[in-house]
Amino acid sequence: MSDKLIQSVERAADILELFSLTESELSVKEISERLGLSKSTVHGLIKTLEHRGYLEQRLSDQKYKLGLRLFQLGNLVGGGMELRKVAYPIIQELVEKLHETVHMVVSDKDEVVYVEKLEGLGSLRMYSMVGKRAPMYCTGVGKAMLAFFEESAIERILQEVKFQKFTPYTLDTPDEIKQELRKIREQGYAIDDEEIEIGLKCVAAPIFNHEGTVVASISCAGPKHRFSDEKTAIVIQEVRSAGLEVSRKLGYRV
Amino acid sequence: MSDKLIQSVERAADILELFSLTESELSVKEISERLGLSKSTVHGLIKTLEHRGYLEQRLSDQKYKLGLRLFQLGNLVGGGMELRKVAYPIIQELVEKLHETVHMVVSDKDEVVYVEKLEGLGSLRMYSMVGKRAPMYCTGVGKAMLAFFEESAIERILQEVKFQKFTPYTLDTPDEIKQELRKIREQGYAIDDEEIEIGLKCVAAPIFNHEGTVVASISCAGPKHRFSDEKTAIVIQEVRSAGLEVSRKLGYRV
DNA sequence: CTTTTCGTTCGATAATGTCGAACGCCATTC
DNA sequence: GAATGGCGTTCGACATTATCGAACGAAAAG
Repeated sequence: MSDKLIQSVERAADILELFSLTESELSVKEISERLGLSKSTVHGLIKTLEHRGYLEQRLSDQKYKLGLRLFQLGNLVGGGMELRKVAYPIIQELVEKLHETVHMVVSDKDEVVYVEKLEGLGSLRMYSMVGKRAPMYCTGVGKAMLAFFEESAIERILQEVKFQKFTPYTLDTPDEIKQELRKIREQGYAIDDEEIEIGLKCVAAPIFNHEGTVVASISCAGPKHRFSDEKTAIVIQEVRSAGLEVSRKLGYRV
Repeated sequence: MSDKLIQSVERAADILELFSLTESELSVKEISERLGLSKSTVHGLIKTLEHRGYLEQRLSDQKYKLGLRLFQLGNLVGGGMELRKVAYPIIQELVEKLHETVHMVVSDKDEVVYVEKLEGLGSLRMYSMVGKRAPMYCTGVGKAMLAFFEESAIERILQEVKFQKFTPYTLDTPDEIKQELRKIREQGYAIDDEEIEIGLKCVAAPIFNHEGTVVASISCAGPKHRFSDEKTAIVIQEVRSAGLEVSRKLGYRV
């Protein structure tokens, strides 16, 4: 059937997506329990993924982890991104100027995915990591993209997303967020002031392609106590400038 | 059956592995022809992979490319590698000292996979790229690992590998290669002198773990004309030293 | 305007993937 | 040391799925 997906491929994807940074090794039993599948089913799927290099088994305790084939394919994705090639020197400059961590993200459904991260000196440990996802409605980088989506896409995303209050400052109602997005469109940048994480402040700007479509955003983030009003003004200017520079290199014309 | 793999999962993997840096977009028809599968079969597999984020379809011409989910999982693999965390500052030092490109690889069956690459100033464009695979028998990094494998593993790999002469200097018979591996074990480093690519020279050293098992290798590579006898001696010393430093940080004791 | 090509859908059916039972090995407990 | 328990692995029956050829529709090509 045309609307039907292939069950075994979905199950294989389920298995791969069980792994995370905090849970990098899993046994057959654990996978079977988490997915509600019988051990022999899981065993067949795992042996196939292992055979193709997507999983690796440690012989000492027979636990599985993600394999090098994913590393290879993941790097193909990253290495093929024109955006990253174009943006990287601009990101390096920004880090040198501002001495904070710079991120770049792209959107994927109702989330953003970090595609670049360069840490400045004195960086603190942060939630973000290249490859990781984050919500769109309450991160600087996410809001900087969302604000410039088409109205219909914004409506759909705000309907589908499951709002979660990460801190007391997290905006989590569609009306609040829409108001915020209007403001971002007016001023040309977004700010995450302790919405995703207490103590963390982030300034972000959208990146457009040659068609004027927002395809990414760039940000500068750091501990809130380092962001005086004066420094924040400088960061806003530099981040907006960087966003425009990357956009221009992608063919964007104001 | 226990030795049976799951066909649909293998076919999905086949599709993902059709993509490369030079061929980053494919149509349903192309995939169908390359794999010898009917278009409706390919369509079902592709729609499943797309739905899960492993493939993305460009709407303008309906071609497919690898999706962000692979980027995410690939970064999970890379981000979880203790080896990379431990080695990175040492690699940076090496680049600063030698002003050439430094690589690090791990092994995967009868090949090596580049897990780190840091380019020095004045680097030339090279075959290598993080995530990419290379043969073990005729690269510096590959030989630096192979030489320190167990005898049975060396035998097996030299039997299974399909030898290919990349340049007139490529060693491509088991006897020649074994002789070379003996020499590498004696001197503690490997050299690729235009075996994989004309004009390219590379010096590599093994990296051992706490059990004394070779788990990676590190190398310095550059255009052959920059490698005078004097400079080569310096590079050998620095690369061996770096290999040992990474090994020690992994718990290796001579 | 006609023809060709390709992506997509549909449904029959051959083939597969699923899973419960059983086994073997190893660790744990007594 | 023996018994028990847990988990990974194997096997085979069978219910269900994945496969693919035919057909369709849209867009491109001639």
